[in-house]
Amino acid sequence: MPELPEVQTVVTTLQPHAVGQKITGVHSVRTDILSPPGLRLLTCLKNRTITSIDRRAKRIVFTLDDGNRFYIHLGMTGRLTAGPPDAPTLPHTHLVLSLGDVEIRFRDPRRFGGIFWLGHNPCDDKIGPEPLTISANELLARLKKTRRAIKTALLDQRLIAGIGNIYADEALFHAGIHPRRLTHRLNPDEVRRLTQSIKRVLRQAIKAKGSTLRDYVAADNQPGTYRQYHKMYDRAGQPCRKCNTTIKRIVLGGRSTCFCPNCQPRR
DNA sequence: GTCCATGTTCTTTA
DNA sequence: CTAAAGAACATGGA
Repeated sequence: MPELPEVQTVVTTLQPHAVGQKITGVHSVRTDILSPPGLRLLTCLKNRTITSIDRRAKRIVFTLDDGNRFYIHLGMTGRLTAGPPDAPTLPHTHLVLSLGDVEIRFRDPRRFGGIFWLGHNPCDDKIGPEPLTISANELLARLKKTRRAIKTALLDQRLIAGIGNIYADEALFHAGIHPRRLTHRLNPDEVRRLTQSIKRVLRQAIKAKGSTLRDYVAADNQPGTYRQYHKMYDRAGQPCRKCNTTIKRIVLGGRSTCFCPNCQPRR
């Protein structure tokens, strides 16, 4: 469920409930979603105060008053919500943090997500730059280092971090670039256009509080409304909103990819 | 029963 | 050796 706009929305809706609050209880931890395995979460978190909550790529990073940090990744179906302690505990709830009058709960049926302890280590190892602040020149330099379909490259978190299957398709459509175009063959002008499209699409999605397909909700349990504005994602067989051409679906890097053959020509 | 799903990582192949 | 394609992970909905 979570790409950059969804994760950003979770962070901003969680902050007012959690920042400055002391963790008074740690409950119902399912240990197979902890990294490193065997992490003693109770020892690490009990009686610590949450100093800040930030987003890095698709990661929700918690900083504690002792300087330690950890992050939660929502995987495909993860939800991180804040609510009253007397709310019923739903299935697949793996972690509950008590913060006095609210509880933060992490649910994730498929368990592709998890809780990752950082300690004092940086969160940045091996993941690429933020798409909202990357320069066209940096993206161009990074794309030149590889030869593969641009869609696949946008999903590679080491190349650029935070974009997923929805916003890759939306950004490529906005930039008028065919998803199968090879990275090293894109000219500087096209990469400039793509950089702008990525930022525009992500900013608009953040404004709409993300895209809810099935699972995603913000920390306040509200769904995002950006789905109604999707121009390509999950619209195979439907008419392009710009030119009425039937939207095509292909598989790239094992992921469904929708594009407009007219607006996004092969060359 | 089948296929598909907002993600990442490990394995296999070229 | 590297890069890219493919499989695997676990659950639920259509």
